[in-house]
Amino acid sequence: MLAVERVDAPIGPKTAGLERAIGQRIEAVTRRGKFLLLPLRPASAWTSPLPAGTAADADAGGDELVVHLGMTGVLSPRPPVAHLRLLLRLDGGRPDVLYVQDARRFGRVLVVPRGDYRALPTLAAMGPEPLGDAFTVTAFAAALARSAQPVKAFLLSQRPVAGVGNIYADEALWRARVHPASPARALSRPKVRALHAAIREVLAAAVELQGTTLYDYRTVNGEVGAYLEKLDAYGHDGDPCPRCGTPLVRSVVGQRGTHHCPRCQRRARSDASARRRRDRSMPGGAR
DNA sequence: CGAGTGCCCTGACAGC
DNA sequence: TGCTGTCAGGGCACTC
Repeated sequence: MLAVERVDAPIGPKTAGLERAIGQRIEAVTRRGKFLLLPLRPASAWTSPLPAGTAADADAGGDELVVHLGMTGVLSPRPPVAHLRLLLRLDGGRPDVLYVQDARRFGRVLVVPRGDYRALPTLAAMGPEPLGDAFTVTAFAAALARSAQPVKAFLLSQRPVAGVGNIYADEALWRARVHPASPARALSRPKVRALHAAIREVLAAAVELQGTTLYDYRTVNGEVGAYLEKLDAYGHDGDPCPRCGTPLVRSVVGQRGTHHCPRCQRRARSDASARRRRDRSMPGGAR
């Protein structure tokens, strides 16, 4: 693989520990949710590996370069016209330079001890990968049952499942006919099942089409993501619901712009209000 | 500990 | 024309 020869980066909390990457070899490129994970290995460890059991073996875990591109981050082998934030020189690699461009500076690039995500609480508490085997209906239902938050806010926390952001949350909730502000634990089993399936469908389709470009997002090859044209709900407030024709509504849930169909996506009642309603509708009272 | 709020940062856009 | 204000959003710090 490649070796990080030099890092030119602004100093700040969003680039903590970066200097530790200098001279280390990038062993692999993996991903958890929206975080890119690049395990590193010191040059000495691959030019002259120490025998197991030596003192240096204690930190055999080594370091890990963690990259989150935020909203507007772009990783590219070509120099950006503006907003260059970081340059990774990859000695002997092809390409030999990676540019990190980030107009709004929401991204972060840092080095942590491998697997030690205490500095990244969201990553530390990250739920299962949405397209992986660990993301089962049962596990999803159990996670949702633990939260009284609006289901959309809970999805955005990354705890019930990894990788669902604002756009795909709206899309999956629309597809599953779940109201974004329904308390997570109030969802019926059929709704949980539908939402589980919708998250998988939406993310699989979005990956297939290389994502959604609203503004700056580009693939590593500089192309826009084509999922934009597939959006049913996100950004379509005022437009007719593709299912029933009712105008879609925009609101704010969990501090984020939210789009839903007021007819297809009925709000699930909390346990307490559902109980009240049941009691009220029961002739002669509950007892 | 879970839930809610404010903040970061800058480009795009509306309004005057 | 050019200024000011508002909005967008992923994750984190802080408060209750």
